Amino acid sequence: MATITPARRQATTALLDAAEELLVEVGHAGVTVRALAERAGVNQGLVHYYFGSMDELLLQTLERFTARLIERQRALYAGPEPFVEKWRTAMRHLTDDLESGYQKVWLELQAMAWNHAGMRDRVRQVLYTWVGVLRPAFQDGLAELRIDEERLPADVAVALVATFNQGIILEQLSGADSGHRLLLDWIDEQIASAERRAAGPPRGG
Amino acid sequence: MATITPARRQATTALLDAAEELLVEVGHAGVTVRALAERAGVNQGLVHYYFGSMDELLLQTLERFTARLIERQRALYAGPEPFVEKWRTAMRHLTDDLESGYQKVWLELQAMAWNHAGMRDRVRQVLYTWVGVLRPAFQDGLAELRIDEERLPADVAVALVATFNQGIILEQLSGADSGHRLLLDWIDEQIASAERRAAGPPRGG
DNA sequence: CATTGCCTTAGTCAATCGACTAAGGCACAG
DNA sequence: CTGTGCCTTAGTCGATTGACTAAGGCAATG
Repeated sequence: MATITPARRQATTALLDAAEELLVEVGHAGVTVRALAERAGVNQGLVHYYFGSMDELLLQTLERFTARLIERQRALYAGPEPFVEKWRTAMRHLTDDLESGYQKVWLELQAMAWNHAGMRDRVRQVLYTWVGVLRPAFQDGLAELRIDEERLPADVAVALVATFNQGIILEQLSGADSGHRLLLDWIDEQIASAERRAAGPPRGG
Repeated sequence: MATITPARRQATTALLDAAEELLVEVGHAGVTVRALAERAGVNQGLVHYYFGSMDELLLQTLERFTARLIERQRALYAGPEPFVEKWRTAMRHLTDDLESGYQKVWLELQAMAWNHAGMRDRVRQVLYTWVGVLRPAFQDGLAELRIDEERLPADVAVALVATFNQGIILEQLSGADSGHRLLLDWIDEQIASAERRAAGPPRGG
């Protein structure tokens, strides 16, 4: 019986989906065996039979979610379109992901990880993978915009973007806004004007 | 009997202290009535007698903590020293606060607030107060550095600083680092060179 | 010294938690 | 049709939770 039965695959998927839904709706403290089972429409014994423990289920929830996160990021920056376009897509995600609950899931998982060594390692690894995707994309992007490595090193740009993005996400979850629209519009204008300069004279003296 | 007995004041303070300690050590899920009472060295019945409920105790923990947070920020930017010095103090806090557990307390309280409407309002208010302190400080700072409002509006600078700071804090709690030192050193150099320019010729053509 | 009334305590309560298990079901091999 | 073994289920277990309360303590008052 090497094959996993369709019923089993469906049940495990339903449980992982339910975990994400509960993270969005009530936070990680509300993810209990019974709530999961009810939401997924399965018996609560399945959680232990399939996953062994709550911990393992949550770890797999983290694995599945972060795999998606990285995949989307990789796909975005692997595209052939100009850098400014990728940037705008990424910034649009900031808004879209709030509505979809994506960010809530991610930060609830992070909050769990603050007090869970195993999850913390995984979260750190995800961030490093994310930065690893960002770095070459920004090296190319800055070159494309003819912004000197000396004026703004790619590593610095990556750190700045990574951190202010996470800050925006954090503020959004508290329903706060220190001026996101203003900031994003300003950056967009900086990139746009750099693009205009880059398209202009091959390089002034 | 208008006065609150010293014993009572001591016990309530001990409970609020214990709440912060537990937030640092085990996260907000570990803040239980019994754990609080044991840590504070008082009877568990006191939590309800003094605070009425866990919720109220945690709200007061949030109140007390954020009052300190804002006060420190206000004191920092109210000082007479040049902007760059205030900036460096603020950035030093980023590292110090990690070790002291300050940041863990603050983010655990925020994480609670994601699923607690009453706390969320308070967290938002704290952020706005924070930004309200930052804005005039940055208006003065940018003027001091002779950075044109047109080149970098103060509101944009504030939003950028507020968000990337929170992003750094978030990464620190996961034990991750997308390049904080690099970023902070780069910004420091930008400010330092702006200061040199500002101290130089009164303004070139 | 006796009384009054708030303060403080130990202990109890129902509810809920993660974990676990006995038992029946069901698809498949022979 | 029968046996075999994994799959799935309902139900139980001790531990822990927030909430609550009866009863004793103790300082202030007259």
